[in-house]
Amino acid sequence: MTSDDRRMVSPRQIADAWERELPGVPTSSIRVLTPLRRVAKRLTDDRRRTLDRLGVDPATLDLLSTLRRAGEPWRLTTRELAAQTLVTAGAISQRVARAERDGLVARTTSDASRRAVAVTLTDAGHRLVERVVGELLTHEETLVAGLEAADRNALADLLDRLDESLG
Amino acid sequence: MTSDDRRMVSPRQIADAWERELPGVPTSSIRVLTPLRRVAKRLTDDRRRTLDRLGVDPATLDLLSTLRRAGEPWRLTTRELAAQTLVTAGAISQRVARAERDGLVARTTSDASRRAVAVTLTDAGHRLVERVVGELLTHEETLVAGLEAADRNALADLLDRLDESLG
DNA sequence: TCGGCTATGTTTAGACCTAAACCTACCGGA
DNA sequence: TCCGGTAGGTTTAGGTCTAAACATAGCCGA
Repeated sequence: MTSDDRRMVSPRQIADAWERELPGVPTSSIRVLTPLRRVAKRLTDDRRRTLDRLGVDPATLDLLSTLRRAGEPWRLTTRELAAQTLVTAGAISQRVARAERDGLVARTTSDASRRAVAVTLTDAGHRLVERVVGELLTHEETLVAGLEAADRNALADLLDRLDESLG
Repeated sequence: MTSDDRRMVSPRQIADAWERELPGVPTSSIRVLTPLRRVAKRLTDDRRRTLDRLGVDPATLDLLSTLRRAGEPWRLTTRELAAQTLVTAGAISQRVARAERDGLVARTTSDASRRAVAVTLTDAGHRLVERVVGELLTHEETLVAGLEAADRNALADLLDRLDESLG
């Protein structure tokens, strides 16, 4: 144990520790996956706190953003919403229910079929998303500013490729 | 709307959509942060399901792993645990309570001071973590296998640097 | 020795998510 | 026309997390 209990353990130290403690376990994934999870956790926490200051929660903003980005008439079915957000249909249903309760979206039956449910932004939903998105994106610019543009591009490419290989 | 509602929208498409819908909002962070969050979500979901098959949950395994990796005598204070896992003290407290209830760890007062709480692996905890870690790491090797070794190294370096710039 | 400050943990309230069960609408063949 | 199968959504049970309020223990200056 070092004297500073608070020092973050590096991915390399984690891999080395496993090789010392359980020789033979494959550790090569650790050096990628550990910093990936760690960065994602920091970003998720930061996003939650930033949005809390702005008066929304991340789940609701994701919903409103997806609708807003879709353009006129700002209407998508729950299935389309689920496809874009990588959460289960049940989670979408709950998100829509919360946002509807708060007057940010409205549920209407889709034109296409009677069982499909379409979700539309209300005026309040429009106002909220338009007030928040610019601030959020402006803030997030600062989060990646620690990397040079070339590094950001390289990182984005590698992540895209990993994403594709996973999905 | 395209005919295939299920197609995943690319980060580039998301950035383009914002520029079309709300011209002027800064979008350069999207190309990095969106695939990062997406990959992290896929990996988290995969880990949860894999561990579910192996009979543990991710939170408990993180706790047991941290203790096991620490080496003899497999004992850390809750503060040391919190420092390594990027989770709040309250979450650590709940994790330890659950693992203690399941007989995987034991709480003892630390030697150093009476208010510090030390957590130790029980025999059952040892058996569980040793049974699971090898399988989990072996499985996770396959998740990053879609990238060449050089790309994995480059990705790990970039993530390390981003992590450092965030923390 | 007293009072306050800091460090450590625990508890509680509230939010969110997944998995799985469930409910309807629709479709297509016999 | 029936009936099974499939697709689209919702509900429920259970689990985890954060933030914030609490509780204690130890420390330190006046």
